Amino acid sequence: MAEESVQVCLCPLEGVIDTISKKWALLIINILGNHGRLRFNELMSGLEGISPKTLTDTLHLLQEEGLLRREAFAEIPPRVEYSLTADGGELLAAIRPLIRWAARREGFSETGCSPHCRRGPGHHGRKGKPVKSA
Amino acid sequence: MAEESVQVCLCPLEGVIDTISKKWALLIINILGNHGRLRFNELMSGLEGISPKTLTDTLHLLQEEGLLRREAFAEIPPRVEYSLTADGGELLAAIRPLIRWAARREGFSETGCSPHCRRGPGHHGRKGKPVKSA
DNA sequence: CGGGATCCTAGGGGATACTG
DNA sequence: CAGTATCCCCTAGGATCCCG
Repeated sequence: MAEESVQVCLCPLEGVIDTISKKWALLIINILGNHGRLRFNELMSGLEGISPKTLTDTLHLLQEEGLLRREAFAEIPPRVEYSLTADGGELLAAIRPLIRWAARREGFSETGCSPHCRRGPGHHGRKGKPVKSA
Repeated sequence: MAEESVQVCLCPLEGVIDTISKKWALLIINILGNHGRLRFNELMSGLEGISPKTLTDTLHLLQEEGLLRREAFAEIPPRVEYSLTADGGELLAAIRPLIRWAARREGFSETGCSPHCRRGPGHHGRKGKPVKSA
């Protein structure tokens, strides 16, 4: 097999796996890619279901990875904006094929649910992890 | 923002995230894609570091997802071979951009380490999670 | 050889309360 | 507003043993 291309080793993936494995990471990358710059609470509502701790945590991680940029303004009230770096944008582009593949598999129209479905109440609860409202 | 393409929602990703999040899933998909068909212990050595339970577990998951096929031969000694399904192959193709992106980021040559580096001693231990041999 | 059953652990992630 | 700190729970995943 593998006649369709060279054999690709997963070594490079090692570094990415723990990033994309971070349940919310891709969500953040994506929402940020779609909206440009967002503030903490905008992300909170956009992701709806994430806890502040987890958001902060993931945000820090992505920041360290150089995927997103954090800009704080010393104002009252405080304002902090997050946006993708070039790297983050490339990551977003890189996972698009994956999204399309997933979309085809699950019968999503993919472009038809942009505005409303970025919030996922039962996000990861598909297997047997009720969100709480269940 | 998002001028390069339509806004992509992550709904479809919900289903994929828990697959790609499975630390070893992509490794298995890839190794299987490169080697065609592999037996349990071949996977064990190829992944080197995975526990039989986890391998079995992940194998089952991927099987249920229809990404790989399991063929058991009633012989002595028993032989079981795993190979990608068409879907699995598509997934592999879908994550290639991701791999290339990761490879570029980390300075891998990506095609230069195929034969030897599919085993990762310190696979996920990059951040501070020594494998045990450390 | 393949892999199921069991046990155990680290830590990811949610909730809540509190602070700068 | 934008976090941080704390607590707790739960699941993924490693180790081990054993069976077909």
